[in-house]
Amino acid sequence: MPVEASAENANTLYAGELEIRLGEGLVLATGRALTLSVREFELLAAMARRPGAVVTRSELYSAVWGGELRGGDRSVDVYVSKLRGKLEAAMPDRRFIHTHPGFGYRFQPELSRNVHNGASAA
Amino acid sequence: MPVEASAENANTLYAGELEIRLGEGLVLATGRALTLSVREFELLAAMARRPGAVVTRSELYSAVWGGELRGGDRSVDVYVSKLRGKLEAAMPDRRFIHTHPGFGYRFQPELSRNVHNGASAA
DNA sequence: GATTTCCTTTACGACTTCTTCACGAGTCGA
DNA sequence: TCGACTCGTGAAGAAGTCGTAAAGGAAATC
Repeated sequence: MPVEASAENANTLYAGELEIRLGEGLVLATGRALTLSVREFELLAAMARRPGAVVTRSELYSAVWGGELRGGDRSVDVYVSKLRGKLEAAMPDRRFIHTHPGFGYRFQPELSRNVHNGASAA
Repeated sequence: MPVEASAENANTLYAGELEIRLGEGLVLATGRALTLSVREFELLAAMARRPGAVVTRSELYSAVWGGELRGGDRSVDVYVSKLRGKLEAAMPDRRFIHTHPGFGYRFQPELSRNVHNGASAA
């Protein structure tokens, strides 16, 4: 019987080369640990729970911050930006968070299209 | 049955160049013995039992001190600091204890980032 | 009894994170 | 082209977290 396992430990999400351990607040990218803040981690978890779905800012806000999203609040956008930065630093040739203007964000691991530099003039 | 060898082997943790003999309270760094206090040793053991996992301060506190961590108690942080000092003195180019702000600590042997000159970051 | 080591708590500075604001780029319709 | 709207992101100040030295007392050792 696994002694130290708590109830939450069993919950792990996988998305491409990303491993999200919900109980630990730990994300592994290609096996290497990322350092995410609490907000960043919970936002990633909220999106990764519904891969392929377009999730509204309201849903993300209440999942991570709790309560209702007030008009003009850009917290979700700001943290999506931070999260993208860290994910891209760890895995430059993949994209995870896709914007659907007017609707929300969609989480899905995909290969980046224009990562390679210098494909240049067309 | 030959007690000594098998029993000691089962009670020894290895992490990089670190050897932790649980039954003896002995830690070897690159073969040389470290002098750790009881608290330091048990804290190291508690983290090394779950390599790669983020362990909360609450878990570490109850594993080493016993009972519940009370708000404002910084014992875990203080002993993490002491432990880091001794580990770094023995093995300057390795890091074992990684902080995950808002979540806890993660034990995993890794090369330090800025000890070597011109370290290539893979 | 004196000395040393260890443990706990406190304090403060450094660092990180969170929230909000601001500006610019891109999009869409008239 | 113009105006309204959405989105990306850098920056600033506030708030919170973490690293660590140090003080004082307890326990062990001589």
